[in-house]
Amino acid sequence: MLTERQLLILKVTVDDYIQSAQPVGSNQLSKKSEIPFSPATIRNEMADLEGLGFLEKTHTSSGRVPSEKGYRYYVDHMLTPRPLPKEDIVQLRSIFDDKIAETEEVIKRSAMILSELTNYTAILLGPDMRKHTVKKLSIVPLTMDTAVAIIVTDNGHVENRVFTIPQGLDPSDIEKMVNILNERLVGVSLNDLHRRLEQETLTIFKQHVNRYGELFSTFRKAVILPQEDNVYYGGKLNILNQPDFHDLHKIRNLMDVMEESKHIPMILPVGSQGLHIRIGSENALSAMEDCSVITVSYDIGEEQTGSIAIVGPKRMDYKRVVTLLDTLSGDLSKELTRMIRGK
Amino acid sequence: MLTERQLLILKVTVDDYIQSAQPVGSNQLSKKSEIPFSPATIRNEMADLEGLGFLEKTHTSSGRVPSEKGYRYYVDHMLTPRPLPKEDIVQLRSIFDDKIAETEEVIKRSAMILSELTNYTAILLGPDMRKHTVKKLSIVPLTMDTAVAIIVTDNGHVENRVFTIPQGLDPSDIEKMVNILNERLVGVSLNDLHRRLEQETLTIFKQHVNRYGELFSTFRKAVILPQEDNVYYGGKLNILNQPDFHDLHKIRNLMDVMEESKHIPMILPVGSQGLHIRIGSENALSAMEDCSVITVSYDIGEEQTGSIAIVGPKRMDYKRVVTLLDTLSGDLSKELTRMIRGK
DNA sequence: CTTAGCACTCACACCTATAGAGTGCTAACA
DNA sequence: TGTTAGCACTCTATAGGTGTGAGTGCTAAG
Repeated sequence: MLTERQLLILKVTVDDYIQSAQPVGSNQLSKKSEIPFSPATIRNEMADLEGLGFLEKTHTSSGRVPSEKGYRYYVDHMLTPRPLPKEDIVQLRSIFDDKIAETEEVIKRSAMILSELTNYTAILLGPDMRKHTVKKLSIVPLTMDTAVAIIVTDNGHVENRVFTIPQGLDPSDIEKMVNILNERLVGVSLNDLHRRLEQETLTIFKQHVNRYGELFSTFRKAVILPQEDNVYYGGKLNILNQPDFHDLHKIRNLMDVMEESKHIPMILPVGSQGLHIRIGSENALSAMEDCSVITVSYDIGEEQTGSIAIVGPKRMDYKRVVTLLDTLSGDLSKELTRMIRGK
Repeated sequence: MLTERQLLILKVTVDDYIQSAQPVGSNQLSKKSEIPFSPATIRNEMADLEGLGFLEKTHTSSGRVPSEKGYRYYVDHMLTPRPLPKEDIVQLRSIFDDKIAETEEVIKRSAMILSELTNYTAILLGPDMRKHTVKKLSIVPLTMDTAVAIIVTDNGHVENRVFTIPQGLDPSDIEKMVNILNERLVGVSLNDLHRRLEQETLTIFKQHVNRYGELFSTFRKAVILPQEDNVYYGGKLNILNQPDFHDLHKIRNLMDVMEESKHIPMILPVGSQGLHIRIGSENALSAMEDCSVITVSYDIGEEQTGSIAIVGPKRMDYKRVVTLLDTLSGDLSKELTRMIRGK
């Protein structure tokens, strides 16, 4: 178990390193007002902390740098959350200033503001589209052989897809089709849409619509949702500001990984609730082994959830980011819930 | 005027430097089969070319590097376009492989493929949305006080915006409004939509719709198009692969500039026809002074145009990129025109 | 006009020396 | 016994010095 003094020295070392990005020496620490010990004492303690694996040296005679274990201990035991400074609160609240009526828009803004406030990269995941239900379906003919299928969901999101219609189809058939679709499919979640489409409407089409086969099959293709990526980024380039990242190759890998949608589930664990911190090699992706990721979830109504991630160097300002995410998560949950409830 | 031999040496120097990114020395050149002169002769010629401003040295005893004037001369007089290699043509054509029915989708793919083929960054600008005409307007109520306004354009693009509806409005009023809007505004270009909305529908609303004022004004706000950015990128991170760029700060500036939509008109001159090459300081933006940009326009039907830009180092493979852009511009024009004509 | 030869220049890589920051250890002190 | 001053030591970072090699310009011979 760590002594009171070791705790203090560990904390101050981590704080100092987070702030300066420079290895922390015993002299430097002894000058701080909260540390009333001589450099020699500090050296002894730091040597112990190093022995315990909380600190490391970059070379034999350098100052100390927190190890991953050190950061882990720090975030587990030393994050006494302060209230957010006023100016931060003002900025966060500005997300909801203009009365934006779209979830998507609010999330986009959150990503931007969050990245500005932290100087790290923000990744926001919107609520799972597939849980939304169909509010209205329509088909608008464009040319002789193309039309656009439109699906409006209960949250105001509009999906649309152009598809080809079979040659020489009677326009009234399309109208019939739209009517049937709306009768049967309004209220169905996007997730079930595909299945229900076949179960509930195919037989009725057979009775009412000429040449239903071709029309039905091209329309069906159109409503296969292309796993619409509701991922929003803020401050993608902020990595380039961090002194911790200098290796162009690593930066490129990291940026690649973050943009690649298939990696998103590894960064933002969709199911998990609450706030999580992953430090360095705790991340699943090797490209992120020099990063820390803080994630938090938010709720919209009772059913839907989204999540937020901040990606920064291991030397991240954990305290600040945790407080910001806590606050934003709460705000987003409240405001977005209010929005879907219709005030 | 340059002699035959100077031309040859300039061309080979530029070609070599484009390929190797290393200053080109006289010995190196003399080894090439197309250069039958001794290093000494080449040195004399290179000294002359330097005097004329086509080549420069990085330091007194280094090999030569093309100056901007050198590149300019090269692209103006030495670009003898070869036909594209087969594998490139195959890749380019693959853009149109799956029968995609949406302009937007085709442009997105073009950006991706183009950046893969060149290893540079591709920026594609779609046709000006504002020229498109309204095919159908609709309003779908979501909650008690919100609804989503949907505008389908003739090219199958769907604009949508959530807006608030005044408390306690009769649903039939909304229906009336939609009918009036469609009667009056179908066929109007998005550009004129706002003006025509007031001119043609306001008076009719007054006669038919209760509390037209509030409804009208919130709806009007919703259809102010947020200058929807139809800019698509491919290979944003390719800059990081270029050995020419090592200064993190410059890279950051460059990437910033390219993403910022307000700078897009400076990179992609919207009006201009045909192919243009801007080398280094010929670019309007100082962040791009180390880049070359090649732009080309394409046409969709008789009215609409879009443009393509490739951003790379000054040491860009001009020949290849020009040929690629020429081909793609033609292909895009043809295919997209075919698409809007409806086969 | 071309080119071989040669002196010269400069970047780069490789040492060496030095300063400075930091350490661990020991012995004295409270 | 815990704390600290003192000191030798280690290692980085920086600056200066040297050698090598690629490249040059110039000159004179072919």
